[in-house]
Amino acid sequence: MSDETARHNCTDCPIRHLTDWQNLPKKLLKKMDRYALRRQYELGDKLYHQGDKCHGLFCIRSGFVGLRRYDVSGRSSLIKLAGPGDTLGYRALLGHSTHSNSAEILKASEVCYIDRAIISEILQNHPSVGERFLQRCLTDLERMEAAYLRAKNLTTREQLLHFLMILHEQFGQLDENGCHYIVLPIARKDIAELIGSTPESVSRTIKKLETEHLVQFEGRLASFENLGAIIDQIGMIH
Amino acid sequence: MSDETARHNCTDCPIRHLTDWQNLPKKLLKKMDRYALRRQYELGDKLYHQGDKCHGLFCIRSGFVGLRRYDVSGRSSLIKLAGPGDTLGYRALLGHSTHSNSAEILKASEVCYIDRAIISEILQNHPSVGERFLQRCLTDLERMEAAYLRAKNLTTREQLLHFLMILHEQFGQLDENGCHYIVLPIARKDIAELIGSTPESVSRTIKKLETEHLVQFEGRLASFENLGAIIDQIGMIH
DNA sequence: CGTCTGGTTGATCTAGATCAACAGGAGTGG
DNA sequence: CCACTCCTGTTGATCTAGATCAACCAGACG
Repeated sequence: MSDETARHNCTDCPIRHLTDWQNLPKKLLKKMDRYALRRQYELGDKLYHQGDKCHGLFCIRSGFVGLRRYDVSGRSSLIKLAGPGDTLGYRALLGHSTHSNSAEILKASEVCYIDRAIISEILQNHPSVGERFLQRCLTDLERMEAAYLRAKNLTTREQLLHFLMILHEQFGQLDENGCHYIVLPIARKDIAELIGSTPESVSRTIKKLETEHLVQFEGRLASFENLGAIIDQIGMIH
Repeated sequence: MSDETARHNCTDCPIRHLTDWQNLPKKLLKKMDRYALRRQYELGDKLYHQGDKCHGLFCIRSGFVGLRRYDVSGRSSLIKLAGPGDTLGYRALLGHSTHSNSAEILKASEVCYIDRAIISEILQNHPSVGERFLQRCLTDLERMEAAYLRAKNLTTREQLLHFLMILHEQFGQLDENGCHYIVLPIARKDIAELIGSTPESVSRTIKKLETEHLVQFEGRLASFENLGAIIDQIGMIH
């Protein structure tokens, strides 16, 4: 974790439109500006640990963070991948509980920290923010259920393709030849943990996808031209 | 579904202390009394279907209801088992969305229905009820994540034992010989769907547990004396 | 008495976990 | 610049939990 912690100007944040604060009135934004702290994190850093008390919220400006959860026997799973615009820690904050999972940096990231005191104040004076978090919680639950179903019903192959499609929707690019491509933001082993598999199986599945000319991989670059063929293979559920 | 629909008196409901309405002031309870409708449902009945618009909440007075979810290819999974005191449908209601899963009666049940209009009114005048549902949503999310982890990491055997322990905590009884017992509220195939397995595998696993003298089964009666031995086998995570 | 549903058993098959080895960078330090 | 280690990813060989398919049994119910 680098030492440079800087004030962050939320009002002019270029990705504010992606965040939970997009509709916050100017007045409150100004207030946040006085407290938000930005910091650069490197791969492997933790924003917080499972079991920690919650001191505030983290808002991801760039990079990727994984929510990882350990069970009693020490096995861990990536529960969720969070990217630019996502706010982390709201559950422990609103639920007055400790963090139920760890937030680990999967790719160098810029993250802003907002202390719980200021959040509480905002929540009091501006109930629509609370409403917003309620909606967040409802959709997170919805998504979690979907992920649960996928884990139970889909093959590794389908899970991997689904993961690629999710990335594609968010970050898909088109190159000059009309070929879709994605730069995978995380390592193979993290992909494996995310889709509930192992690095070995992911590797093999990737190979198979290549021999079938469905997707090409080159390190962290994944490319494909026939989007439809992929969609066909997975019952595209979100 | 039986035809007799009756008014329900929430104020004097014997299980109100288990519900989300336990702390509701008298005044609001009186109001609910005028609208709550009680009805008897039989095995296989549906309270609502996945995709339905949400017209109100359902409060389970007795019996068991399963939240079942179908994916695009028609496979279904039991997402959650709901029992006396549980309120169903709050997610679609608060999220202004359609029901994301079906509520199916797994065991003859008495269920009360409260129209969304009256709920909305209560939510407006009594923000603590909204807060209560937010907390419900947070714990549901928490539980769902735990279930996701279990689905990925535990064997069928461990899942089954875990399921028994959950039932034990809620409904466990002790007979005259100091033997714990539970009456399984649902059918084998529903257990299978709940723990992400098949009826055949559940059956075999049950058999194995019996030969190891860990748990005895007789139809829907499960009994065991050595609780500790069971706890030992599963890293008891909730 | 047939029919149906829920549960149990048996035989088989396969996806994917596990264990083990190895290859290519990327640093690091002499 | 080479030697060393560390780390990620790939491949190979093996093994097993559990799904699947099929038959069958017992009780319920018309």
